[in-house]
Amino acid sequence: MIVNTKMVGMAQHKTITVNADVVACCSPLAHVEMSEAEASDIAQIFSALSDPVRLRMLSMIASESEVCSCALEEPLSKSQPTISHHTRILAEAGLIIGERRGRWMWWRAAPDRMRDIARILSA
Amino acid sequence: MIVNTKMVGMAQHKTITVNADVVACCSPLAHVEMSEAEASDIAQIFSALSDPVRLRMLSMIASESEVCSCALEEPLSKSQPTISHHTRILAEAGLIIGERRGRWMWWRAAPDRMRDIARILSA
DNA sequence: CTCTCAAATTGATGTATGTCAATGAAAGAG
DNA sequence: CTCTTTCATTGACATACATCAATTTGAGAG
Repeated sequence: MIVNTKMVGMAQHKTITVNADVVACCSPLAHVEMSEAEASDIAQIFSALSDPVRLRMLSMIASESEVCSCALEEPLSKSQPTISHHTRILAEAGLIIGERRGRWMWWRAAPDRMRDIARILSA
Repeated sequence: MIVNTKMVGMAQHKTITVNADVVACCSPLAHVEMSEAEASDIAQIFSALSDPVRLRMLSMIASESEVCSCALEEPLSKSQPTISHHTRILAEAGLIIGERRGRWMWWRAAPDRMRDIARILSA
C-alpha cells in the first residue's frame, strides 16, 4: 500500500493521508478491472463516506470556507470525542484538511480529492 | 426513508433498490447541508462501495456488458454465498442490475446511478 | 416425476466500527 | 507558575459486517 504522509500543522495528531497518488491516477471503474491493492485503497475512501454523521459533517465543512471542530458538536448532536474521531477519518481519507490555530482546529474541504473520487465512479 | 421497489426478474430474491429518487435529486455536498434523512440514504450507497471485494466486483461488471454470477467466484477468490451476498448489496444500492436467465444470474452496471453518485461528490 | 446445477438463504464466527465517559496533551490568559 | 479551554487518546461496550459450511429454493434436462 502506498502511503503519502502529510503533516497538517498539528502537533498532537499527525494526519496521514492515504493514497494521495493512487486515487488521482486510478482509472474509472468501467475502464479497467481494479487490482486488489487499488480496491483496498479506494474502499477506504468510500468507507470514510459511508457514515451519515461524516457525510453531514463533510457537507457542513464543504459548504463553508472553513469550520471549527467546536462548531460541529451541537448541530451533529455528537460528543466531542466522537467529532474528533470522525474528523480524523475524513482527514485520513484526504477529504478534509485540518489546521490548528491556537486552541482551535479548523477544517476545510479538499475539492480536488473529491473530484478525483467522483471520476472513479463516472468517467 | 423513501424506498423504490423494483423487480429484477428474480423469483427468489426480490431486489429492492433504495433511494432511487433521493440520489438523483440530492444536491452536491458543497452546495447545501445534508439532512439526516439524505445522509442516511447516501451513506448506504457509499457503504456498498466501501468493500474491496465489491469494488473489484463492480469494476469487473462495469467493464463488460454483462457478467454471470458464476464467473465472479474464481477471480475474486470468494465462496458462492459470499458472491451472492455482495451482488445483493450492490444491487440494493442500485449500482448493478440483475436478470435471471434460466439457471444463471446475469449482472450489468447502472452507469446512470453511478453518475448521480459522482455528482454528489463533485458539482 | 427425479436428477442436476446455479443461486439464495440460514446460522455461526470473528472482526471492524460508532459511541461516549474518563483522561491526557497542548495552547493561551492571568 | 496555575487555571481554563479545546482537542486527542484511551478503554469499554454494543452493533454491524464479511465470510463460509450447510441447507433450501428454483429452473431446466431426461
